[in-house]
Amino acid sequence: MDESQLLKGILEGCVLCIIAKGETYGYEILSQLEKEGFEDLGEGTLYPILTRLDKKGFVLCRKAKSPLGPIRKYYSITESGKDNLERFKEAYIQIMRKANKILFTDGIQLEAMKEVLIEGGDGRC
Amino acid sequence: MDESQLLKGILEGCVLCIIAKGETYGYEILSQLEKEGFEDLGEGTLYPILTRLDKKGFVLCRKAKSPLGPIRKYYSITESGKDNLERFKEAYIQIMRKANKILFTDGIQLEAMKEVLIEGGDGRC
DNA sequence: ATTTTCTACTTGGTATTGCAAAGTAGTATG
DNA sequence: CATACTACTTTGCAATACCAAGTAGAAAAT
Repeated sequence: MDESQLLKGILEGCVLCIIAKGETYGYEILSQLEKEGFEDLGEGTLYPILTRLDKKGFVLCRKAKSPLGPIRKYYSITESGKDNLERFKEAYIQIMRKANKILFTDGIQLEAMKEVLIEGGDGRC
Repeated sequence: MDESQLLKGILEGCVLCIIAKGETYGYEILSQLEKEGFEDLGEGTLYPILTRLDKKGFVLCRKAKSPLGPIRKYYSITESGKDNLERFKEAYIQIMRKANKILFTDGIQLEAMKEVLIEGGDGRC
């Protein structure tokens, strides 16, 4: 029932995926996640994820001064991180496949699901 | 990284959805989940979910003797449970939409994702 | 000059939930 | 009587999202 539970694990994969697209830092990741629809995301949710990714060796972290504000920590993905991202995506697809089989049995619901993917990159029709 | 995290919340929705299809009991739900691909699911995972669904008023529970083995607890969905199931499905779709936007940006990956849904009910092509 | 505002990261505590492990019990089969 | 299968319970643990509060630098406003 708690929607936040549905995010478990997904968020970490999304953050890793964003870092995979190019070196970036926490605050920028946060604003990007918000732009993509994860609007109620707090800093206390994101920063622990970055720490975890670093501890696991999936990202590299370097500190650099910001043109405005305090020091930034820039993150970039490692080879290990790339491997893990692929494995995450596969696990994500597998679980979705199983869940969809149970949740969306009739054609109408399946159509709605397909739209979710076909819209893809942007929200327009 | 932990795959089990991806299950969080999804499982409860799936269990509620199975009960929505007709009155059933724990052990049968478990075997059905296993048949659908959730193979490593233990009893210690399922039964607490059933207790939670009952506490929240999403299911009704009645005890009845089994033709073989000890007493069964049969579960059926309530109106409140049906409402919640719909809300769950919507939340699930919304989160998937957001995550897919970030994870599957290129066309090849999107194609792979679509197959997951188009296969739908069974695994054959 | 002081306050406010925006950027940027940290820390501590809580609740939810999946999961492993062990236990309790009833019935049937050998 | 022992074993196996069915069926539910309980306890404890680990991972993680999230809230709240704190630390800090730099620029803009008063």
